[in-house]
Amino acid sequence: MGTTDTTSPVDVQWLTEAEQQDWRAFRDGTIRLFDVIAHELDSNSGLSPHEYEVLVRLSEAPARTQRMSELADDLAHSRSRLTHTIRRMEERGLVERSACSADARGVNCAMTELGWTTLVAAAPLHVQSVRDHLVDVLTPEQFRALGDAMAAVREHLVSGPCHAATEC
Amino acid sequence: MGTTDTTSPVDVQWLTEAEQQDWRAFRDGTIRLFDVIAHELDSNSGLSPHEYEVLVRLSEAPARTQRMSELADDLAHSRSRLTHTIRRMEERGLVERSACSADARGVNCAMTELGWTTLVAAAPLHVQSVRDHLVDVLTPEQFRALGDAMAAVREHLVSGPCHAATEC
DNA sequence: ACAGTTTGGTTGAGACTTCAACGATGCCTG
DNA sequence: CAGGCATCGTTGAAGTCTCAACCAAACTGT
Repeated sequence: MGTTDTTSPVDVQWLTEAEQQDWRAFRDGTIRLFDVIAHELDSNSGLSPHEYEVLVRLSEAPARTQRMSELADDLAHSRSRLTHTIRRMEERGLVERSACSADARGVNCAMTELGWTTLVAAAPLHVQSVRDHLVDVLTPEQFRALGDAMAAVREHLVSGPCHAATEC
Repeated sequence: MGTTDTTSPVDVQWLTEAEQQDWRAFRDGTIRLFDVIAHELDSNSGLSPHEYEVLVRLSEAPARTQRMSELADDLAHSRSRLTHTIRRMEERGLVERSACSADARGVNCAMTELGWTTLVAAAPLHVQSVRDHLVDVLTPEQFRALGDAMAAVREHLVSGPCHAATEC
């Protein structure tokens, strides 16, 4: 290689010791938290967090029905992933797919009665789980700050840097 | 079924509207954040976040070597998962396994030179990624609060509620 | 010493995710 | 209305994680 290597000795703004600790605490704590909550949700209801979220979104939608693509965008899932997830949930009778009258390409996904009762049964235990391991561990101010911070991060990701397939 | 259904109408402490917003912001924001960072890390270095973490831990260990079980505990991975991950990394020449002299059951995992250079190459870009999407999006106070909060959550999970396979 | 238990690590099967390729419909412009 | 392009959703293969079963070595108490 030449004399002035322009690609390598990147002039990075490293993290300070304190920042590093905060970042690691955030990463580790979050991962472990999601792990526990996922595990409890699964053993209480047989649902994965993703499936639970699908049911929640559907429960809030008019006629408990939503287009696949909307669902995918809301959940920040790839379409492929959603298709697989919904197929499995359909096999278990939690949701049903049907053609979309407005757009022949589209597919509507509706919650079944079983899906509803499953969600209703799962929700209280899940909420308790979130309380036990997160909300009640923190002071109200801490929890509030957590929500605010991550809302800002989410906002920055969604709108900010030409996310994924958008031209700047 | 009988008259007084004892199993169902659980007396749950539901989340308030505000709590729910904070929880959702935290969940969604975190998931999207990890997604982006993972994607950038992978496209910059071909490493997954898990693999990157393995290399970081090894780089900090004496002789850049650590026992499999320690590694698994540190990373909050199942032993099985770690075995799979390390096997793949070994095939790529990033780490090496060897018998543990002190404990014939044990296996030592050491970072290779390639592992080291891979980590060194990946680190600056990864740090920048974390800055871009998290640290620099927040005020120093917000970031600090985030770290503190999740440190408390982690502490509560690790030490608190007879985690997993420990009797209370 | 020795059965019983615990710990360290691996394995294989099954479930889930990712990624690239695809078919089909809708939109847009000449 | 035809051709080109974007969007909707599905599919299959390959990679990764989970879970239960397993072997081997190390403690434990007798």
